[in-house]
Formats: sequence, C-alpha cells, structure tokens
Amino acid sequence: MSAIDIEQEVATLLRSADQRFTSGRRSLVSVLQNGGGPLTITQILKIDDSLPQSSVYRNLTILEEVGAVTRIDTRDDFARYELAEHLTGHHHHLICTACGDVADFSLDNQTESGLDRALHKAADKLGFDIDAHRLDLLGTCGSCV
Amino acid sequence: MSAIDIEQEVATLLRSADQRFTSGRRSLVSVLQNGGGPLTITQILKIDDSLPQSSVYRNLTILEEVGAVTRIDTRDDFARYELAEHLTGHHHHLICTACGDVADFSLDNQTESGLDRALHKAADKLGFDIDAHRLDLLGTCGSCV
DNA sequence: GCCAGGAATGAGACTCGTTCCCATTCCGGT
DNA sequence: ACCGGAATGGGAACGAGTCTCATTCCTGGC
Repeated sequence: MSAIDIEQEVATLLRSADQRFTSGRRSLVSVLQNGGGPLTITQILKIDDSLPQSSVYRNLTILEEVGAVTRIDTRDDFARYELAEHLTGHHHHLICTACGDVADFSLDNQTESGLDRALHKAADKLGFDIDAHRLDLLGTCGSCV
Repeated sequence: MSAIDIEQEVATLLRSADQRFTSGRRSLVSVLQNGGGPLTITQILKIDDSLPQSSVYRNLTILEEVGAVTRIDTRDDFARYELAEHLTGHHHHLICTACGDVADFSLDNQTESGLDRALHKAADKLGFDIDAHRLDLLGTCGSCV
C-alpha cells in the first residue's frame, strides 16, 4: 500500500468516526510510516519535535480507536505504536530483551493459515471469540550480539 | 507437576541464586499456584492480604529473575504474573479485551513444533536469537458474551 | 544455644509514563 | 464573516511500579 493510499485510508477511517484528519494527525501518520517499526512516544517526539506530547498521546489514542494504528506492549515501560495491519500487512514482532527495540517479520502463508486454524479450534473449545492473535518473539537482536 | 514438586523446584531455583525461600515467597508461590491463570498485583493482594505490596513487587521481581515466575503484559495497565512454563507446561493466553482477564490454553504438539520451526527460520534470517515466543489471542471471553 | 552480620521485610516517599483539564485556536457549515 | 463544536497544547494530576531505610529475620560460626 503506497503512502498516498495509506493517507486516504486513514482519512476515511477518521471521517467515518466523525473525526478530522488534522495536520497534527497527518504528521503522526507520516512519522509512523517512516519509522521502520513500532515507535515509542519518546521516539515520535524526537523525530518530530513540533508535535506536543499531549496531542501525540491523544491522537494516537484516537487513531487506535479508529483502527488506523495499533498499540504494542513490550517488556519495557514504553508503549509502542505502529500503523494497523490492514495498512501494512499482517506481521509479527521481534522484541529484543536487551535493548528493547522492536522489529517486524512475517511468516509464510502456509504456517500462518495452519496456525490460524489451530487457534480457532482451541478458542472455540473454550467459548472464546477471537479478534486477533499476537505472536511475538523475545530474544536478542543482531546489534546486541 | 505436583504442588510439592513445584515448591521444591522453586526452592532449588532460589537457592542456586543465593536467595532464600522465605515465608512471604512461599505464600506468593502458593497464591500463583491456585490462581487459575495469571494474576495482577491487586488480585494477589486481595487473595492474601497479609502480604504487603512492596514485598509482593520485590519478590515477584526476584522470582522472575530466578526463573520461577513469568510476567505477562496485557492490554490494560496491570502486569500479571504466573508460575514459569517449566513448572506448569508450555501454554498460551486468551486475553479478553472486554474484562481484561487472562486464561490459559495449549496447542497440539504438531502445530506447536511446526510453528517453532517456522519461527526459528524467520528469526535466523534476521540474525535474531530467540529466547521464547509469546502467542496470545485477543478477543472476548465466554462470560463477556 | 547464642551472637554477629548479612538478607529480607514493610511502610511510605518518590518516579515517571500516561491521562486529564481547560483556556485558546482552528475549521466547516450557514 | 460568524457561530459552534472539534482539536490543540501546556501543565497539573494520577497511579502503577520502584526505591529507601530503619527494623526484623535467618543462618552459619563459635
């Protein structure tokens, strides 16, 4: 999905929730697009220091409610945000337990769909209704040896 | 693994890290054993109100360092703790996005090992060293309709 | 059994990521 | 251009989790 398509899609999502696609929100989306992985609030503020902290928090929450952005909880104390999967494609996360950084990766379709079947079977048995699955790898990234 | 075996194992883990298996830590382990799923600090304090908050935090941290307990981050603001997998067996979590509660479930061996192979392949490609994987289902539990 | 010294405890102060408040600014419809 | 509701942004408030430190508890050596 191209940068312009993503903008369009985010605009639509906001519009249908009676929200405006303001310049602050535009900047936020663009920072996330170029972030190369989930970003913390601190990282976002450093990348674009024209954005005030409180607006970043508020707008990320709204973008999440609208379904344009996903919040990721890792092991450290910082929430991370990235564009939602229907904008970037389904993927998973490599979480480095040494430096806290998060990178994206994907599984091949066969593994993914096999997993999905198994998950639904297990969830059905327990009367649980699946919205999404979250598969993260915890370990050490290349730069942390 | 029986309750007594678990106590033994935790004792060994603590001992080999030059830590004592004190009565507070014993209570903590027993609360987690009977919790029927990962518990928040608040839940732990409610179940056993003889435990002071600061000790619960400190001892959970120590038990985690020692490898007896695992910390789980869900969507809400509360960290949850449960006994480590080598005491209870490998499993995953159903996280209810409505009430925040967490339940355990397992996948069949075949799915699990296939997944493991795929994950290692993907991680190797990126020079990432896997310690563990974390697979959670987000959705609605039976009691939240 | 007793004592010394380090480990563990527990109550409360503190930290800091996140949320809330509210006066001001912006924007779309008329 | 004007109005009204939405969005903004600076700072105050909140609260889960951490830190401090005086007290209490163990444990190993005598």
